[in-house]
Amino acid sequence: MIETVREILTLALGALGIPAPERIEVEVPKAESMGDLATPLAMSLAKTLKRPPGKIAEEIVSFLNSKDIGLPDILRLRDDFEKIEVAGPGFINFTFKRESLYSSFAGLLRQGGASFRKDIGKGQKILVEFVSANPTGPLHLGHGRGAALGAALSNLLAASGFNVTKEYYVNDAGRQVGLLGESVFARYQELLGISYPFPEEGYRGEYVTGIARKIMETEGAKYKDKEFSRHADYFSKTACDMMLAAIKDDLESFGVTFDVWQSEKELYDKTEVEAAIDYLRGKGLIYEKEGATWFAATSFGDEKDRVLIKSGGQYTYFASDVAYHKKKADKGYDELIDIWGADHHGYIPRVGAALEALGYGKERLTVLLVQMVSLLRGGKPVQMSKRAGEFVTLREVIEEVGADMTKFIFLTRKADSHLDFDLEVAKAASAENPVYYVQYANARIGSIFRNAVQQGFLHEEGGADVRAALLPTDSSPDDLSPLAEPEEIRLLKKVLLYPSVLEAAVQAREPHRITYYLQELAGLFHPYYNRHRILTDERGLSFARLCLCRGIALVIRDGLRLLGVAAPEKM
RNA sequence: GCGCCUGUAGCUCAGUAGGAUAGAGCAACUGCCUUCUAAGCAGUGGGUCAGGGGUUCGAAUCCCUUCAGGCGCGCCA
Repeated sequence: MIETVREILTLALGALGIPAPERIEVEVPKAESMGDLATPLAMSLAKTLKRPPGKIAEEIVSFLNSKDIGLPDILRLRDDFEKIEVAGPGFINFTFKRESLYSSFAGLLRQGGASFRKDIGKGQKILVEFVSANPTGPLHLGHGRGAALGAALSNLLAASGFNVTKEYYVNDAGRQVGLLGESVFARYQELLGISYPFPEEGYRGEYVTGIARKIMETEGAKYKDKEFSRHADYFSKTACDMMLAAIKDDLESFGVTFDVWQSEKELYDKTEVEAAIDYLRGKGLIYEKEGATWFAATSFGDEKDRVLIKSGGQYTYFASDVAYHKKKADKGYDELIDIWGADHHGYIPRVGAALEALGYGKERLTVLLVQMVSLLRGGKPVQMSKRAGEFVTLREVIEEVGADMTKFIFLTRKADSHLDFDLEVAKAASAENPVYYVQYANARIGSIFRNAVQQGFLHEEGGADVRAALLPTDSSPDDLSPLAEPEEIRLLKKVLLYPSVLEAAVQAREPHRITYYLQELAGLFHPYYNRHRILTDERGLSFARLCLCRGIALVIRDGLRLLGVAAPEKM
């Protein structure tokens, strides 16, 4: 729909000799009296043309409305519209003919989900890295937010013609993992009745004792009263492996999967970190100062130079991150999307600088920041302190309020705003929650179709997807002409707008737009359902309404799938 | 002190690349299940878009500034 308007405007501007802007803005007007779609084009042109917007709009509109343009392309497109008129300060409002809506909708039914897809990515390779929580403890709610966003965004990108890889960066090297190992070691000794000083900054969560217990079960008292330093590798690696397995398990329960698990340790083992530093050294961007090795990040817009190798000889976290981003870029991805907690935002300039220095350009990096999640219970903040080991895990939340609902709540906010997640509210409101509102629309349609078969409106032809199996694939515009109620026209238009919503969501990298759209669509369907019967005595009407319902369900199921939320047929 | 994010209805949040009369859900109140699923529907009330300046035909949206909250500013990860 939006494309048609853009196209005809572009052609008109061309014919009138008016220079077209790069992007013609088309929007859904606030009130239905203003038509189906509108463009403020004339008003934005007023500046450059130095003419009143009303005049410009008038010129475009009268051109489009003249019968003898003699331009077949315009006439063909013009035929879709009931009217095109100037309104307000210079808006051009477009109203579609019913027939045109019917025929577009029939096309959507015929092509099914394929018609939602626009090839925006054109095969571009995108790597989406998200979650990437340290394997030193279970995932908490903040990680869940990143997981929901990353998964939904990846689905959305993949559905829009991008070649997407989902990756989790595992920080399995360095001090934190050592600390985890020693914490486990300490608990292990305790379990065997030996007192061992718990590391100052160790991990105090109960899961640490759990890991120690498992080691005790498999290895017995083998390490009893031994020196940690001699068994550090074993404890660290084992603990890290077990944590990672638990994290994968949590993510699976959350319905989030990854294509690649990139180990940080491997970057060291394969000397990729050294290689990255050498590469920069070769470009003269590395220098030694006060015993440390520095990267000249200021040359690329960072506010200070950054240490890669400490004076003590250890690599910094940043060093492996440079190598990691080099590796990602080397693989030929056109875009690297990193989803980080907002507390890492200060890190963006230095990673950008690194990519720039590596010859890839910082534009290749897109960092999406996910703001903090404040966990509440009945309006009171739940303390989350890793140090004290008190925090509510993602798993606990999933078990308490459900994965679908948790995801939907995350995806109903834009990433870059703080989020209060109240467990009591999420649970208490569970019967009237937005996610159910959307799912329920689909389930109701499922029920209608089951009834339609039972009552002989349609013949069942088998298959799990009742709707796909029942309706003829050659639905023609004529089948839809009985749809004349205002609610029905509204629904037709809303469904037809879905591809544009996806496009906008992809371009803005904002899956939450889908969430809102689905709520709006369901918000049109429920009242319609309540007011009008789908299965009536009139066969033609019933069939048309079934077609409408099928289109709605197709869109809802597609949208929910992209969000990673289930779309049950029955509720 | 510097930087980033946020501030919209009682609460939680949308507001689509500056556009027409600022929206939704929850909460509150009033009705609706012998008809395809009441996880639903119909109706009512609710706003200094944090404050102040500016840019222009037009600002919740862009710029400046003040205030409030959050997060960063390491040879931590």
